[in-house]
Amino acid sequence: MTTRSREDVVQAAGRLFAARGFHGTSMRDLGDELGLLGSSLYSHVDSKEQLLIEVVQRGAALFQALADSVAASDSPPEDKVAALVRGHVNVITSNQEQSATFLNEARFLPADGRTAIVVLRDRYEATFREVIAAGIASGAFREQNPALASIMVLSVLNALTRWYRPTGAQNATEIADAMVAFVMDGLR
Amino acid sequence: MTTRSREDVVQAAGRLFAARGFHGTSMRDLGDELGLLGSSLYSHVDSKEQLLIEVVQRGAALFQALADSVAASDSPPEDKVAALVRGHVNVITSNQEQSATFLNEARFLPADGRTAIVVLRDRYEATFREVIAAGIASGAFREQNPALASIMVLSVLNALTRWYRPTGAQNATEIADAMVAFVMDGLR
DNA sequence: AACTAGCGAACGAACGATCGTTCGTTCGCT
DNA sequence: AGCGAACGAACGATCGTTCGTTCGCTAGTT
Repeated sequence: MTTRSREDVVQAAGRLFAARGFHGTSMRDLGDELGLLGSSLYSHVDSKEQLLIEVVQRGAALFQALADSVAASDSPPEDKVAALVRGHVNVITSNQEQSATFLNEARFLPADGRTAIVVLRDRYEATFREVIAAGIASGAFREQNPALASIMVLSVLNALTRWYRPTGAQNATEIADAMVAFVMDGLR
Repeated sequence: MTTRSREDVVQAAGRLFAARGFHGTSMRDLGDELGLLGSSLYSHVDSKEQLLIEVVQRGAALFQALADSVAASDSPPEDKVAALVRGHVNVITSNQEQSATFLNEARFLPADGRTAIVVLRDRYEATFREVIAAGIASGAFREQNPALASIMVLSVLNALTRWYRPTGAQNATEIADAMVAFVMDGLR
């Protein structure tokens, strides 16, 4: 039994918070997951809330990096939407627990940490909204409410955290292809 | 201060479980919500888990009633999909807390109650899948995987529990219209 | 009209269990 | 010898729940 790093603790927290929820996971549960006592975790972290903050922030950063990279490109809007969809599917399927915790448990953050995360989430959604609005302006997409459209697109993508299993019938690429087709046609 | 009925307790439970999560809500929280002590709730219910079971089952029943009514009609598949979408939006916007608890907290049910709910959920999803498959067979929708398509449609619909606010910019009918358009075009 | 018996609702103290966390001690490596 | 990691007992708080008691209304009797 080798010794545990802070990184191990954060990853296990992501796993358990995603599977059982923040309030459904005790520090002793988390210790069990690592073969430690709950109290031993405090050699690595300051508090349970800090663990949630760290997992959620890492999740947010993954999506933010995607949005920044796509926004910086000079592709036409419909290609940007496709890139956002494929990138989003990739982030979730490659970091399922972190993504799930970010999307489902962020509401349990303490008030100060939560507002910072809400800003990031809003900024990410704004990227979708602006790219879709550009697509409407260019005529690639039909006339519609960009706010509503971006929410619907993100709904399809975020639900992946709820049903994706690496061993499932479709692999990540097939899922991404289907979602690109569905979303692009949905926006027309 | 009038006396409280069992119904009041179940409704308050739906409200708090949706807002704070099952594990984030204590019986004393629930008592506060009703102006009672936590212990007083046991005049009306047997346990906290029973409350979750009841709220979740009510939510499931709402969706099941919709699926049964649509499946029994003899409209063409594309009309059935539109009816399912409109009905689903109506169920959620008219019963937001119950729907949210059903969709987000069912995983915390005790093992026996959970399997019963999973059956209902699978049956509901099967309705979507079959209607979509019929639409593909009739040529109304393009060739595609009906299982994946139904998950994507339900993703758009279920996310409503996360962002719908009765005081929001769009009312329920406008949201339903936008979702019907998005989904029908997404399926082609 | 006054009184009272009955009963569900609510109280409030208390239960054992578990929560997040602290802290002095011990382990195991370098 | 030094030091981070882990232990394990213990803390006060809170958890779900129990239980004997009290409240407040209603129905029935006088």
